[in-house]
Amino acid sequence: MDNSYKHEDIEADAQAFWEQTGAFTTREDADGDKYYCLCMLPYPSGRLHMGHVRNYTIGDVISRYHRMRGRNVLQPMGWDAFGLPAENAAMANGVAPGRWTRDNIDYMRGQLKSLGFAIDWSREVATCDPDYYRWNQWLFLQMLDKGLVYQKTGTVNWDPVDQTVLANEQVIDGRGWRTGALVEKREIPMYYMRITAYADELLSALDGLEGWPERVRTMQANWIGKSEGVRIAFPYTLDDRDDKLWVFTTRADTLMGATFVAVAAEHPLALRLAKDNPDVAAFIEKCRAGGITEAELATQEKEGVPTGFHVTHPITGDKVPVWVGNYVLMAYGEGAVMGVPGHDERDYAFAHKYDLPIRQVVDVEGEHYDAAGDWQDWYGTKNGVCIQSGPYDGLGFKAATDAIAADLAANGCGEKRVQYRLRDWGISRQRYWGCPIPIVHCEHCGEVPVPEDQLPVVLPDDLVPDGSGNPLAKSEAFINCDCPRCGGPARRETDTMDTFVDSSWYYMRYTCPDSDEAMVDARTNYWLPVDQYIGGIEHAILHLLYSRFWTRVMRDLGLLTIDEPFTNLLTQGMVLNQIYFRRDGARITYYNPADVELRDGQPVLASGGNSVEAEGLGKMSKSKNNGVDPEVLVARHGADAARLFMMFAAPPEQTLEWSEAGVEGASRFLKRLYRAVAEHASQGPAGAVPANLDDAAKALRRQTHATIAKVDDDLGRRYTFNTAIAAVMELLNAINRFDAKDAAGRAVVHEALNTAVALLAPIVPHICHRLWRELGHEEPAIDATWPTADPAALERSELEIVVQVNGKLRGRISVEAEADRKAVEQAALADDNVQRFIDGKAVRRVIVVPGKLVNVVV
RNA sequence: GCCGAGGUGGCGGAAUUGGUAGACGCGCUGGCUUCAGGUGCCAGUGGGGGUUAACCCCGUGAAGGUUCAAGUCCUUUCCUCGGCACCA
Repeated sequence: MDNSYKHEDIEADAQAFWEQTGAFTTREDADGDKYYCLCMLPYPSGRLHMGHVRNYTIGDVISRYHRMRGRNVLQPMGWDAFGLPAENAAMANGVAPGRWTRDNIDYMRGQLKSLGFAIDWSREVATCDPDYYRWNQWLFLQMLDKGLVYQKTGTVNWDPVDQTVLANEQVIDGRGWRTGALVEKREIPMYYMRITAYADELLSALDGLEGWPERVRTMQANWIGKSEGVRIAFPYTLDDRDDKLWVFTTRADTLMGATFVAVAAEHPLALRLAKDNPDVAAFIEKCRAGGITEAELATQEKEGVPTGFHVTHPITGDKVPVWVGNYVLMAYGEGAVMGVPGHDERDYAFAHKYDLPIRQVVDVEGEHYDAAGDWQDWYGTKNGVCIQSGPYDGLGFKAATDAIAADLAANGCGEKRVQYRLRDWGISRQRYWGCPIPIVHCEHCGEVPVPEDQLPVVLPDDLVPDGSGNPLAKSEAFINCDCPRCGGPARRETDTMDTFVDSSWYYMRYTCPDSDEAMVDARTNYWLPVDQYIGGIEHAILHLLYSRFWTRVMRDLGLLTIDEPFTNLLTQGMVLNQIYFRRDGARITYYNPADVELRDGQPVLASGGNSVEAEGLGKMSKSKNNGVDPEVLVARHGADAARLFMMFAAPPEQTLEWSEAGVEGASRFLKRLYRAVAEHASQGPAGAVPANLDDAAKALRRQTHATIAKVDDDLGRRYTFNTAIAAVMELLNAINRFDAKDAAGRAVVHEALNTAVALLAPIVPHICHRLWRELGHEEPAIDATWPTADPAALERSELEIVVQVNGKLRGRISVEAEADRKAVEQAALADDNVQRFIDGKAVRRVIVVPGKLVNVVV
């Protein structure tokens, strides 16, 4: 065996072996214990980035671990191939998005193979393939038929110069990214998926997702945002018609303190009142400026305008002024709120600004509203009792809400109502590179669904967008068609679907990528649900919620037997790196950290020596030029070193800080491991471990088996790969320290090395493929059996116990493993250093934690 | 603004159920090997004190609290990061 570690040869050799033996191909096996390990599919941007490498390394480690545990493992891969970047690249380079995307896929597939991921490539799926997206269209039509898809208007960002809808990402500081024009809101018709029909189930089922991180479940629960409240009507008469202005509130108990009503700028009443009131019209116009994101709406200064119009308080009969407020969201509740400045922070700020009356109607333990106007801690609490509320005085939150709801119901002005923050999912995108929405517009028949036998509606993949409008709308060949209903000339819908539609079910298609008869088949029910899903925390809400919704829709259509798509979820942290830049006038140039070195603690360019400024740590990105190219990394250090570093530097859920020195450290460890096995193997075969061992051999054997138990727990249960690797490093350190002076010693070392290689095989599969063979095994490491810890090897006759006095560490004692509480206590009190600290003081209490510590309280 | 997460040595991190703070690695210091080193090996490495030994004091963003015992639990607070529905 060659004594030096050459990653190029070892990795090429292992990858060729896996390829030739078809080692990653998976089949359905009715008897097997199936394990579906899924990583979020990449967008084919051109090259892998470190976030991908981290994601897929985690998935590969888990996959290979479960395979060694004897499970039938599926680990597939595909491409989230529709989306905006392909259109941007097309504009920049004049290449059609289809060509660009497919070239990228080919390149990135090669990169994934070079990292040694055990992916079953025979199941590869690309969402831009008509054989894939036809089923998006098919399910869309099924949902349309069931009323789960419907049309209504939605708000979009509008660039008035390019006459184009902009994505939120394309709006920078309120202006279009290409034109610099101030962005406006615009209402257009869109298709929606009725996710709110499943709101309650999506919420309550979160309790059963025990394999999901608590924080993700909490985020989803808050996103769905179930609140129980009351829908209240404020009657009015306008245009000789009696009508009601409905608001939703979770604090009906404060209704008697309502001193105004505010409606959203898009509210029908606001639009009607604007006709008679130029101020209101001007304010609504002003609200049209700016973007549509919630963050933007929620951070802008609260502003409003009085309409001069009044509605009637449903209990007191008082006149209540109607305002239009920019802080009222049309998309939530009724698009109108009652203003209770005495008990709501936002209402208070609004009332204070516009001199509206403030009434306190709930008293919290005698605290009263502070006239100076500072925010009060008890805002929002439901612990007070009503005051100055007529018949409701003295009632608590629940009693007051019930009484008021009952009175409102009696006069037709209200009812209890469960409200969700979750909104229906608008899927229409005014973009080219996406799945066409299968609808035809006919002058006679209106909106006509494309019949199933005419699917897929194929997207032309050779158009080049120019930045203004959707190129599909200019493609006569695409648009013109016959109406499926009347046969007359008609026009195709040019909107495409949100790419979240594509990614809501791709994991199902991996199970049956060749099925041209149906969207999914029996194989889908074999593999699903996904046992382990791994991806970025940034997908914690939208993608995962849409997938949970989509799964339920398919279940209710009889296509699936499961409720939840992902049993266990692991959300990985981002990969960070230093950011360096130089300022040249107004221009900032970013320099890659690989080109920067520290001289006397100052960052300078390695070539030239010009000093640069450090911005600190940030997510690896093109714009900050702080990425590390996985390809360069693999060429220099090998895939195993890259994988080892990524898994060792931080636990998977945390951010990972890139470190070139850390990769070198990982590489050094692999060399030490390689050398240890090579030296051991060079001395010929080792025998079986004998029954009688000296203390040193027994200790090494104990550590070997303790390491098995530790690594198994870390990989299988805790997903703390960093501590698993640390434990194997400690084992290797112990092996190197151990002096194998006889056959028994060599046998114990052989067992230890075998264990180290087997435990590392999921993490660094290439080097372990080679070393496993060198250790004399016939079967390849990928199919090796996962080691099990021998309880007999773990037994100890003596234990070390820590002794504290008043909680401070004062000594260590060694006791028999079977020693009883009394004996441990006596040994602890007998310790010299312990005696010094209890000398002359009365021992008040002695706490004994068996096998761990003794605390003497004096 | 709202929702979620995180702050531990010079650095990445460990401490799994409230029970030895700093495992493992990086970096640094000293030594050995080498013609040489961006090699390998050995030793040391939280801060302060100490007869440089034993050992003692301090120490997990900040301030309080609970407990025999707190990085871990509670309250308040500061900072950093992720998401906010058309980026994927």
